[in-house]
Amino acid sequence: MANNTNIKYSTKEKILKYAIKEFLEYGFYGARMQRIADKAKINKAMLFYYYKNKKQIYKEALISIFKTVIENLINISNEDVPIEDKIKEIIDIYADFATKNPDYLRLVQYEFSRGGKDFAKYNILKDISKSQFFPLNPDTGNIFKYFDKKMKSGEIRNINLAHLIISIAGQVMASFFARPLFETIGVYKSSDFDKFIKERKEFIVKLVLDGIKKK
Amino acid sequence: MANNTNIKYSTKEKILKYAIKEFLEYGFYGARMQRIADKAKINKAMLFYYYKNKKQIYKEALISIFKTVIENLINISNEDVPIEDKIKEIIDIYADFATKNPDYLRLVQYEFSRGGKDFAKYNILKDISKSQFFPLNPDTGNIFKYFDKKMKSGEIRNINLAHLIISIAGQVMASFFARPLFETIGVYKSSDFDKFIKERKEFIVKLVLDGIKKK
DNA sequence: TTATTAGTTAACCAATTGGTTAGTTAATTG
DNA sequence: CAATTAACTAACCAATTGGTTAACTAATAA
Repeated sequence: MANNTNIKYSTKEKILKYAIKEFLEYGFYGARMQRIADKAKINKAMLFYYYKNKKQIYKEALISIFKTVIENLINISNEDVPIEDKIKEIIDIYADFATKNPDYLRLVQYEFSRGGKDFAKYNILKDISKSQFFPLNPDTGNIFKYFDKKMKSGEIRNINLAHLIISIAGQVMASFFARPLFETIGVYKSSDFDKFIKERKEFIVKLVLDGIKKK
Repeated sequence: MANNTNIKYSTKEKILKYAIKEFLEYGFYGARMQRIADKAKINKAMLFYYYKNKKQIYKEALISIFKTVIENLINISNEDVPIEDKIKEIIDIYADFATKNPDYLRLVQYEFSRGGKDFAKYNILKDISKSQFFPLNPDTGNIFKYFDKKMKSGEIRNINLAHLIISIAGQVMASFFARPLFETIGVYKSSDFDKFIKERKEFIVKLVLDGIKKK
């Protein structure tokens, strides 16, 4: 039985789902097994029935989240649209994912704030970073190919594409990562975060476009 | 006596110093009072002699760190230098501080990953964000004044300055915040982080300059 | 039907935790 | 000097923690 019936598989899934919420709220050390069980409305012993220990649950949560994040940020199309549209597409994908999955982003941030110890240890990106779609892959990444063409045709000046991608992502993600700061000092009126993000997207598009186009 | 002799004051200072290291390594919940005492080579009971409890030590650590961070990132001069130099100055200040204080940045990142609960609660920026030097202060911030002048003189196009500052800071800080990612996927050759930062600084200067200058 | 296996549970436990206490030593003060 | 206060310590403790165990139930298979 074990792995295939609905009920039983869903218990294992539930554990991961609520464990993620717990790790997010309290971090690895602050997370409590009992609370995960309570949230999932199951007996605590089930955690140890399906997983070896706390560390392993965290590991699987990390892997699951990073895969989701990467898979979502990777979907840059291969279409040969005007640069304006391409830049917009990239920024939209990043901002939309961050908007819809604030929790996932926060766990990434948490893991990075720990120096990414487990992130490195578990070889989470081993396969995916070699994928031909991985945006930072200089040989095959779709973004690389696209901008390479635009540089050769002279539409944009010669730039380091890894830096361009980091710059775009950095500008977008900063809006989410430093949100507590912005709210505290009142960069935008409270509850106007969405409007703030919309403005930011437009600002970044224009800054980057003007920054890379040939004069 | 208490507060004024060297030896005794330095015990209290030692606690904060090593508590910061501990919080950084393990987060709030993972931090152990015994380990802080061991690191500081003092008796554990001294922690409770000088501070009410663990939470208060974290609070004071946070306040101390945020003050240092802000005070360092605030020092943008009032000088009327060419835009090239001004952009460079801002980027240098951010990158240099991040390079020299990786630990501080990581605790900021950690606190933000928790949603900045304590950051908001302790009113850490209450005073400082109203300072006339605070870069995001639109009325008096030095950066605002400088760029405002450049916009009026027509050297740069009309832009939202808060967004500009966030964009610059975001691009610089991304290099440090996402370091575990960059190292895992090999964006730069290992042990070449400094070179990578130097490249990034140059890239950002050029992108931003071309992005805001009038054609 | 019966045996086997998977799923689930309550009760339990050793180890660790943040925090306290009662007392000692060292410094300051009058 | 004696008296007071501050700095410091070892031993302790209640509460909590991650993890185990032995027993129970429900499903599947022969």
